[in-house]
Amino acid sequence: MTDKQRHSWVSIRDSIREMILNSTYGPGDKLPRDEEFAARFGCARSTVHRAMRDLAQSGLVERRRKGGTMVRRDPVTRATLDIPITRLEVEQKGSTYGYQLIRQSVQPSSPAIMANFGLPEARPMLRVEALHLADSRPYIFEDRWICLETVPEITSVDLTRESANEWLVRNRPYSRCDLRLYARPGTPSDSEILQSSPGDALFVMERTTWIGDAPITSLCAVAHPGYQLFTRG
Amino acid sequence: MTDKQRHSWVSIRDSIREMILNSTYGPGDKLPRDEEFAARFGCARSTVHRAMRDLAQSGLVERRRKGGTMVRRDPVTRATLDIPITRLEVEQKGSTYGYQLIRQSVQPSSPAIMANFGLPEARPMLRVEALHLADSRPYIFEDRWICLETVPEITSVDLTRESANEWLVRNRPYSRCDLRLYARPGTPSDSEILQSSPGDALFVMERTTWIGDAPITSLCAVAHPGYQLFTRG
DNA sequence: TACATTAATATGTAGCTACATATTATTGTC
DNA sequence: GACAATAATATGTAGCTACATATTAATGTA
Repeated sequence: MTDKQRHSWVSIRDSIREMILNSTYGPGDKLPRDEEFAARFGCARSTVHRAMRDLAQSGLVERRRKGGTMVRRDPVTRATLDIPITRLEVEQKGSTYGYQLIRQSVQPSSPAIMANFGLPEARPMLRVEALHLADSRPYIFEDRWICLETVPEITSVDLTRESANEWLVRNRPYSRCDLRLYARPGTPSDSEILQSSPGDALFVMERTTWIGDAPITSLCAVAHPGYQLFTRG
Repeated sequence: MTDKQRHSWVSIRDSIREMILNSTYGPGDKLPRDEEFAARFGCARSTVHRAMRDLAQSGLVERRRKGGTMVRRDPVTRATLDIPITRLEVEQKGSTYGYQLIRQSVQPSSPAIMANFGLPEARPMLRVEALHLADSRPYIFEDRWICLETVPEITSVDLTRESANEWLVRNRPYSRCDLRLYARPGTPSDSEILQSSPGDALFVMERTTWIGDAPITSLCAVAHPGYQLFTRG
């Protein structure tokens, strides 16, 4: 019963997960309190707590103060995506990275961008359209809006040499990032920029970031046909 | 200096992040040890540890035993995707969910599926092709392979009533999940099943799961035109 | 009964100690 | 100098206590 061996929170977590898996506790059931589990396993409450926190983060259980811990009724598949700087992504594949600034201008934020940020009124932004290349072939085209109130320094960056992607990622950590992924057919404009065929299916990543409540950047990145996004192993 | 107020690990984390942000510590720099930070902030090492663990998980710093903590040289945008059971996704949008089994048969795993699982030789699998509907319109088509050695019970499940997606998610937690996302043009076969136009761009999610080293399922889910995948707020 | 106040309770967090573990640095030996 | 054994060191984990916080349950009062 009261074995003295140290129990790792990982093994406790796996034990509890196993119980949920083999229906000792089913979806919607309330689990025993942490203390109860601790007594049962012969470990400290903090160890059970850590195990539970992990199970909660992975989406298997749901915890609420006083309410206790419940097995989630609707489990989710939770995956972590790593989106690196485009240059590094290209170089990691063994290709030579290239970058090309297409257009850059100060504009009031468009309605779509305001919606992304949840802004009630337009703000002055720097709009940057640029193309990332892999081995001199179009890789990702990005249409980016940068909030000038939050990132005034961007106006003094030479965006013909360094991509806004890289400068921002290195200089402006964000506290919140929204991501939207979808597919859309290539337009004639895409075909021109990405050198794709008009009928191609393009992978689109829209990304919006904030620091606190202040908007940083919102961008629409369109990848070349054949692009794939992976989760990290 | 030595203020007695309690410091939350969140505020410690934000302070350290702030320092990295304002270039007190730049990319590639080594940060002070946890104890040093603890003394500086006037808090316990465990609090700094928790803050650091969070920064490491978010991809801003990298930690190694004895090696200490370093600011990552190549920051990544890290996002968490929640992929719910398709039925719940549909219902959450206020639509009526429908499900239709198209085909089901026992087959040896195809080379593509073996590659997904990293299997050296073929194994017997149950291949299930099914269509998820929202308001009687095609929503997601899935072509799924289920490993019969790992999940023998699946043969006794009536897949005309319950989707394999739902049964597996409720009965077979996984320990590892690989995800691959991309866009591809709709084929004539897609057009028929998803009632899409031949030129449409389709969003594809490939998902492969294991329990331990044992393969569970590998599937290719093709969404209707216009489908979008979000990160959770 | 309706509603505000209070108590009870389970999880969340901060701080401490002790030890485990991985990795680097040092030292010893040939 | 090459290489193995050893020491030093920073992070990782387990266990404990005490208190914070959110939420439900119970109680009191108009």
